[in-house]
Amino acid sequence: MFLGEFTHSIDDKGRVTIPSKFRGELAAGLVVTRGFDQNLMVFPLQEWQVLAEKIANRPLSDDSVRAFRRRVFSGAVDLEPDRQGRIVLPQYLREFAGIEDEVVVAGMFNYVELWSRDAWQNVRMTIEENDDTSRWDDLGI
Amino acid sequence: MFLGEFTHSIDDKGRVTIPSKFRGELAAGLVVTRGFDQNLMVFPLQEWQVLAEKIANRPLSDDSVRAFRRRVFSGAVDLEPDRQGRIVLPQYLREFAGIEDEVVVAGMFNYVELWSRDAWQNVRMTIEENDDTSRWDDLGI
DNA sequence: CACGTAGTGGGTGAAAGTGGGGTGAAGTGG
DNA sequence: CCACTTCACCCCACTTTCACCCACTACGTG
Repeated sequence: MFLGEFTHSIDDKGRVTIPSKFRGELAAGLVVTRGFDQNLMVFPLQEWQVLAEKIANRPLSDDSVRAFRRRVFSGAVDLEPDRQGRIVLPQYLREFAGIEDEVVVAGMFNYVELWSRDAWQNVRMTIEENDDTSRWDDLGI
Repeated sequence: MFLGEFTHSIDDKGRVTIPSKFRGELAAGLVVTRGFDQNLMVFPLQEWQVLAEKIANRPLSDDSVRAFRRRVFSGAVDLEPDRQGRIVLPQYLREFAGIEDEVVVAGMFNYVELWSRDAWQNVRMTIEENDDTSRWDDLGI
């Protein structure tokens, strides 16, 4: 269960430290890929497997399916944290998310998002300003 | 599981180095053929077998099926990597994909795509700009 | 105040990518 | 059928990058 927000630095080699709270669930292996907006998504290997099979089973004849596959699969890397609990983000993923020297690691329950510090600021502002109460209604709270 | 994107050079002899992460799954043999867009598809021998049978089972009476068969089968070559983990791309396949001196190798989970550097740039731009969010809906996220 | 843990930074050896040269087999033409 | 050319494969050597290991700092806790 991934919860909380952490700001970590990224060094010259592209290494990011995984928050220690998340390490246990990611120790067995993880996959990073392009997310919805300008962010990266991190999945534990098991979660990823399920997701990937679903995508792989879609018909290649469809243009938009091919585009989607390319977005997700070519952008993905499977990694294992080193002894210090760090992973190396490939440069093309850093570029995609606009990550330069500081990364925000945000828990999303069953996966994790990575943001550049600036992009995260914006997202956070919108979150805090617009509290969409109807979303709570859906849950019966 | 083929994931990630790699840019490799192609030498005068038409040799392309397979990314080391992919070698294990391709060591037993592989098939290269024309892809859907301006790219080449690389399948591990096993995957190819399944795919080929499916195509072969389509009715020959259909014009478009015949055209498709010619495109896929006549364009296909089965190769084995050399000891350095390289394969030689026939010239007609290089021409088809517009590959000259740099190749992008992109993992697509159960197969691999080869692109010329320029063509890949374009594809990448489009997929990064237009995120078809409905595709995610299909997956139950 | 001492200790442990989390986060950060640097160095070094192995492996991956690249290029060239030599040898054997296959194809071509006389 | 033989000689020649060409191409493919294999081996060797070089460069560079990356993954691993070690060391340091900061912070929180007992």
